[in-house]
Amino acid sequence: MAQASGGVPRKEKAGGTVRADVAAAAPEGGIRRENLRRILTAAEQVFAEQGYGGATTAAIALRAGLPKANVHYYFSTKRDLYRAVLADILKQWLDPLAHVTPDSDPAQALAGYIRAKMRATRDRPVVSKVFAGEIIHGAEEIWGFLTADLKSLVDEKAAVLDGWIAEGRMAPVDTRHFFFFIWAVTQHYADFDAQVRAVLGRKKLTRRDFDTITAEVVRFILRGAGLSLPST
Amino acid sequence: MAQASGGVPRKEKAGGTVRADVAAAAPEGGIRRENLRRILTAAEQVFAEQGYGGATTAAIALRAGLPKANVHYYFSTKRDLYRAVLADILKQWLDPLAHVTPDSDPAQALAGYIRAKMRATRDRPVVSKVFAGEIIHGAEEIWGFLTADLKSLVDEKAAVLDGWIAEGRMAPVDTRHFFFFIWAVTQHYADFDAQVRAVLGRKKLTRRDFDTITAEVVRFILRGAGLSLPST
DNA sequence: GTCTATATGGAGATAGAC
DNA sequence: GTCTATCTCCATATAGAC
Repeated sequence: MAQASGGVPRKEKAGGTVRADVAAAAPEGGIRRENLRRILTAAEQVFAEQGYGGATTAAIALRAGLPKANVHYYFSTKRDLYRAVLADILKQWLDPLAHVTPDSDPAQALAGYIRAKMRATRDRPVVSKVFAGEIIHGAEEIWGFLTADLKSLVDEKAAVLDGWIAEGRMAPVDTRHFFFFIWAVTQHYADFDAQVRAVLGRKKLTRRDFDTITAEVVRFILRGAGLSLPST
Repeated sequence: MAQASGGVPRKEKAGGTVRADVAAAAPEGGIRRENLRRILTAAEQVFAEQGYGGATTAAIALRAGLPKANVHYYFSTKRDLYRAVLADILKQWLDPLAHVTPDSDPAQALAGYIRAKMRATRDRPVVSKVFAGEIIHGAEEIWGFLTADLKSLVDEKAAVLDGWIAEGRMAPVDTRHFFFFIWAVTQHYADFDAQVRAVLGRKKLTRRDFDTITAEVVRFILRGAGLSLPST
């Protein structure tokens, strides 16, 4: 672990558990709540840019506009803060899948899901990067979330797609892997944006770029599932 | 930067350049070459697991079975070692695209490329993870490679696909993004294997799993390009 | 609740005997 | 070329005045 040094945490407990919602507990408008939000937002960015090991509490404090000791007042260890950031992220991770229900039109529902994912990619790329880093490095901290919450949601939604397939409403694909494909492609534009920009020779991807890309992604994935949208 | 401490490198030059091939320079069978290989292999694994910031030279030395000072003998700084690992990786990164040439059959050529990528994913997942980490965190170290080597290769191969499209041999897709899709999906199974295993409820993906997944990936991507393989 | 000043100990890096 | 012993610095975390 980079975790360079530090007086105390000789051995960090590898939790597997992530507590929810630190910030929401504080009273609205209070200074505590405000500071928690500032710290969490700053931490999210720094963890995304530097990775857990590369991030320093000093950098987080600086970006939050608070003295370093203040960060430790709210989160006693760097790992605690990291867990809080992850908890924050997981809350929003499952939401977009709500679109997918048995009675919806396959192409419309999946397109809606993909668009929601691409919107998240565009608006909050750092979230995706922190999540990606955590998984790449073994997902110890969110293992419980992956094996319980995420797995059961995927099982449920895969069953919906299996129903569509049985009814001949989409091509026969392995539905769980199909979700992997969707995640892989959509999150690629957040996590690997540097590569995308380098290959396209673009300094920055604009909103318009994202609209174009989203349309291309939707078309590609739907075609992969034997679907297409009515051309409007 | 995690880079915790360390007596010397107060400020790390952000290179953008990656020197090639440290190990190959040494004479075959020599102890130098042997040690370089051990260190590079160990470093690759540790960087993949812990990230650059989280990796320590002590951990790398331990895994290489050498004293820490010996690592510094071959690579004066941790960043130097990291660059060498990246250089090692980049060498193999472009190879699989060789399959894609104007006169080949689109479905066969692309399937070959995808299979090669999936094989790399299966056999050397750590390579993919180090590469992913580098890009997620801004790709400073390999920016030159991305904007020069990778970009021109993609431009070249995209032109091949554009030719196929013009001849009506595959569906009209944005060919550069099509490569992004391929990379996203194939590398997903290396980089996000923890998530894949968690959702599938599998402790480990076997060779057989990989064969199945590869077939599914090939089918999906080809269908997305309006192609299919002759069922054998 | 806030923040300056400080402790603590580990991380990268080196000297120098072998 | 190798490796033990050691140096230096800085990142985490805390004490304690405000």
